[in-house]
Amino acid sequence: MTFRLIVPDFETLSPTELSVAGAWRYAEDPATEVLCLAWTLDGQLMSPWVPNDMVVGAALRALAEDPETIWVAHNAAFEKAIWRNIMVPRYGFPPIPNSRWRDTMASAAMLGLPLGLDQCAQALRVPNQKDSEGSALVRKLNRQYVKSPWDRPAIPPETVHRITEYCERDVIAQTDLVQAMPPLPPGELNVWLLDQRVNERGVRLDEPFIRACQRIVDGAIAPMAAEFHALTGLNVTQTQALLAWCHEHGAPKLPNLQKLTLRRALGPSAALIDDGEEPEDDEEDAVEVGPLPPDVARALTIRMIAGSSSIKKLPSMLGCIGRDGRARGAVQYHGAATGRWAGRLFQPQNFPRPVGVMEGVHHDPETLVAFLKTAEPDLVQAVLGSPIEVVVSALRHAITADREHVRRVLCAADFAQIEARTVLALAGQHDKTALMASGQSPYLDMGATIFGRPISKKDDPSEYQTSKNTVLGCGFQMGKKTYYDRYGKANGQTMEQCEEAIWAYRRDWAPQVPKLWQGLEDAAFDVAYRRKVSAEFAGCEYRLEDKWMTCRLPSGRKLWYFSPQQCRKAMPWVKDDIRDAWRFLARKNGRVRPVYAYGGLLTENVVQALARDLMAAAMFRCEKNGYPVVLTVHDEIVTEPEEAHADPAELVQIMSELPAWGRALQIPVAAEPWIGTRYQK
DNA sequence: GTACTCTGCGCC
DNA sequence: AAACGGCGCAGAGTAC
Repeated sequence: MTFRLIVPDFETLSPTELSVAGAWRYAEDPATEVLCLAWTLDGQLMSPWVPNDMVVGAALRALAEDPETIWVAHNAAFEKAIWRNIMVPRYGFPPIPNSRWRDTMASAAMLGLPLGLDQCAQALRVPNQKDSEGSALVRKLNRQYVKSPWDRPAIPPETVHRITEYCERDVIAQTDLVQAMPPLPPGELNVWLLDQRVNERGVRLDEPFIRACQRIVDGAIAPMAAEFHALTGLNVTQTQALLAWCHEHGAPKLPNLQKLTLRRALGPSAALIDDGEEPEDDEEDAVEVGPLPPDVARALTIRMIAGSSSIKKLPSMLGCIGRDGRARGAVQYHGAATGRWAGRLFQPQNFPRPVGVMEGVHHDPETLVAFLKTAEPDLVQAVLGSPIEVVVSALRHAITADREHVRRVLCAADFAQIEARTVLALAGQHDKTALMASGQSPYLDMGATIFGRPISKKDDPSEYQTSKNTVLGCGFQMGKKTYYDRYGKANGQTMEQCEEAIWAYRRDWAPQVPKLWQGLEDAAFDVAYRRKVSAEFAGCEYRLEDKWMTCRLPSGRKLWYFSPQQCRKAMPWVKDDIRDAWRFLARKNGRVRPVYAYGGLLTENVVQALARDLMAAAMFRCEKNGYPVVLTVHDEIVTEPEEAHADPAELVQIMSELPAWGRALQIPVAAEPWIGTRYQK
């Protein structure tokens, strides 16, 4: 059986902004047009298709119908959306099932490479002359279209010709990429297909509610922004300028304008968000600030509220809602190097938790939403408090279940302390995993170790908090300085006490865990530095493969470290301790940057990756058992089952079932569910 | 204008 | 003797 490989690449024109709308809504827009489709077949550049070209169209139709032709694109979701929404209904092409699509962006994601076509090609040294003139031409046409969508002038034939050339160059680069990267192995291909199903299903957003929130925010922000401008002459977002202004107006020098710095500077009178953590000061110790001049205090208070960046989710959500009320393409397969999904469009993975004025106020989401849909800012202020903070706290309720077509609900569950449990299991710290499996609190146990006496959650709240921080934070080689900065300072602990907590974890509570750090560090070093063929520890096997070092996990999946290199590195704890080490190139904000490997980092990678594999396995089971997945948030799965047979206990059952490798590792999983008509925390 | 970096902030 | 991990996005500021 011989499979054929077609690589298609569209050039399109639309008044819709792709980065805002996402591929689906972009393709749904009746004003979006296909200018041309360039393609290669088994590596050969073919004649491009332009709309209504019957000859090339017939060839494409045959390939679309052929069950043995595989379609490959870079970010296939785009090509798929154009095909489904334009090529099929407008030009009569047959649909192409998901099973016949592949995605080089998915391969790039798995391999730790940049996701952008050009940066990815560059990292792999695939020759790819960028046609910046061609892309500028397409951008220009689109700008003109945005300006006058009702009266788009005809495109001159020579321009179409030039764009087709550009499109051909792109498709050749994409074809080269197909050959430069290994394809997804079968297990990951299935995860990607699952990802495509989830992204095409989309998540329902409550547009009237989002618009109501936007009205409240606009109403509340306008007077604040005006007052702020009258006071300072600035916009609330001008960070450096505001810092300077504060100093000029008699305030002590503030290190930054982070929320917690402001909270501390403003003192307890500022009735604002308090999450119990102290700000980090890069300057030695915190500047003790006395009472601020009233103008400065007022300006900073406004900045704190009006600067809530999460309200930007409102326009982001509105921008990508499709015709049926659902947003598609909100998660990216393998967006993180460890395989976790990353958020896209309105970034559904970082909705604020209810805080501040709403903290401890347990509203039924539907009641709160119904109220906000009709209320003016003044009424919100009178009933619940600061309108902005109320909206921020209710933002996640914009995600809803479909009640119109089939009555559905949202049913979700998250894995309890999944990473803390996985690191203990992988390290073979079986007394502690047994403790967790039996339902006892590891924090009380850790507390007894640190403090040398039994503690209780109720009577020793600060000791309890310390042990919780230790259990959750110390699995990946966190040091005393970081521990102090992050937890100790806020709890009034001295550096010595922090050091004791850390050593209580490493020496007494989970002594197997430092052995895991060391074991993974040594194994990876043997391969990446000493060029040993392979080395294994705790079921994780490192190996050199082409331009990568891979780590085969107990789940069978591999992590890919791109371009591992020998180097020398100063240890962080003392200046003149310089050792042989290795580094690799990692994707950071779409670029590649060197990252220096050490045991704690490798441990974290492996553990986060295994937690993701537990998630993916659970997602497959959800899909199979009538709980369609609409969102994944690292340790949480949100599903949208039919109300008639949605049962949170059943979802817990589904999530708690382990794949064979998870049972072998004895990972003690537990899941905590909720059910309702709206996303909640 | 466009691309890039930095700061700040939300989440797990 | 022992290491702050993983993301996306908005806006400001800077360089070309």
